[in-house]
Amino acid sequence: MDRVREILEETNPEALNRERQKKRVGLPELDIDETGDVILRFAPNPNGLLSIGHSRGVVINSEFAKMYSGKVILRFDDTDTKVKPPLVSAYSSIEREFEWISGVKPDAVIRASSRMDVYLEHAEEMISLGFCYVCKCSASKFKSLRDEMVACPCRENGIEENLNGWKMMILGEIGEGEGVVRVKTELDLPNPALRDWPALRIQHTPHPLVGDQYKVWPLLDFQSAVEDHLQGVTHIVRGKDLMDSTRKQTLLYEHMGWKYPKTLYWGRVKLHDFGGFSTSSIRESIEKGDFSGWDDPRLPTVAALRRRGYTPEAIREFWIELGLTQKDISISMQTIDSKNSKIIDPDTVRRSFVGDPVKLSLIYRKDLSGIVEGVSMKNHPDHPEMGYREWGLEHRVIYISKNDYFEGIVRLKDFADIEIEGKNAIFISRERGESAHIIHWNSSDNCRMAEIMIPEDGENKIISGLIEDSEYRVGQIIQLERMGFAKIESVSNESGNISLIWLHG
RNA sequence: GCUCCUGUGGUGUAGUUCGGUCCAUCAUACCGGGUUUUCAUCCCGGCGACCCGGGUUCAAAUCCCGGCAGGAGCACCA
Repeated sequence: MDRVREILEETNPEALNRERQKKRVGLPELDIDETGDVILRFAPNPNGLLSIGHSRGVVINSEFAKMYSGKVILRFDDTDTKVKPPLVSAYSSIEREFEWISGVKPDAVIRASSRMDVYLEHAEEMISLGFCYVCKCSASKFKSLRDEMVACPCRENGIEENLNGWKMMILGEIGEGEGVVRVKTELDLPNPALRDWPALRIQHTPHPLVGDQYKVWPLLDFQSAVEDHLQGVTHIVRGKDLMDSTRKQTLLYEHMGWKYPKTLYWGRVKLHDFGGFSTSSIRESIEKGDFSGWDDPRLPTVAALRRRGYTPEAIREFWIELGLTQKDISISMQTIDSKNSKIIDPDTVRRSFVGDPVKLSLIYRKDLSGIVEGVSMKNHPDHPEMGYREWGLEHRVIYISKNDYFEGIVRLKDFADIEIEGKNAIFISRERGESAHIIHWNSSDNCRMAEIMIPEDGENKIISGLIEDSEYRVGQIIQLERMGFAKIESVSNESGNISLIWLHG
């Protein structure tokens, strides 16, 4: 080691002063040009609400915008009316979800379907300039020609002829699948996917927002390319499955003399806790009735996380920590849960929920005088300033969970040691004995019916029981002692009964 | 098959640009201990990794070559 030090002193003295490696925190630096502008976009397809995977895009893009005081655009890429038809309710839902996750409003919201005239004009211009041509070959015929690096017959048509074909497409005189606009590229490109790639195709299926006024719709690679340029997007952050998209678009930008944004990629993400899923498959399952809706707690959607009580901060921290690697990763919800616990624990009150209750009579031995009228306990063990809750014990009836029931001595938390014999709980002492196991409980004086929904093994299990009385409000997150965190979903006006939904341990 | 991307502990991640106190960072998980009248939170300790093989060099996680493994794209989807 000293020998190394000597060598370093001679040859590379700076290395000695180098800081010991540290974990970089936060997102990496962006490559910024002279203007210093940072304009990003998050571009989901509104064929469904956002999944957990999408939330990565929201977080990364909005955080970069925050870091550089830049802008982030929310763009709905809704130009497929057929394979992935837009879900009308998704537009506003996604906008709200974006705000909820990022904590900021998008600087602009754009719907591709409302920008059709712009795309169509650009397409016509590009045909006029000879960069694009109308191809009437079938998809399979084109594919085989492409694989052989052979130009299709349509490629040789003159601009006038292309313009004619284009007009026919626009007018709806050409059927679906019978014509497409292609961008000219070198035909000997090593990557066959890029050769004369398709930019616009015919769709006669009406769009739920703009109806059937357009017969020709741009494909993602074209629509996104034009829109990114028009909006002055400086950085694109996308999944690496879209690498070929970058390459196609770059080819188009070269034709137009535009400058392509800097592009960053992330790899595929799999959640350990959920099987494979896609927006389309989730939508299908919901429509089939397999799930109650986008916020069904079994679903890996943003709506479900929000419903269950996850904080957007936890989601943001999580994705920021993962950063932007191109590795395909498999992650566990435990990591998010852990972050969420740390965030919510300090100001979450403790409450007692007894599931599958067993009713016990509290018996005092005749020779013991110390009858207890009530107990008092903290709302939060570490924060007495959060107040106390007071329980009465006049009726001398208590409940414990069936899981905790056994004949013998146990400690009722914050109250007393008791001995259970049959249906009786015989008071021993308020002092805590040596080995008495602590369990939670409720007093019949102040508890009410409650049920909690827990997603488990693909179904939403309902556990009925009793929760201590308190001022509960819908949306409140509480910690059920010895169970975990849960959110209040509803409080019945008549009975006061509570419905909870499970968050995490 | 073609094109491309990626390989650091169980899971993620820092470090790789420009080789050097790197016997490798941090988080999470796990194990052990402490605090606590919750199985929560908190605190302490531990565990555990540079895909493989060559090469260059005084020195390689880092540079070069060759393997291998995993993933993605090859849609008139996004």
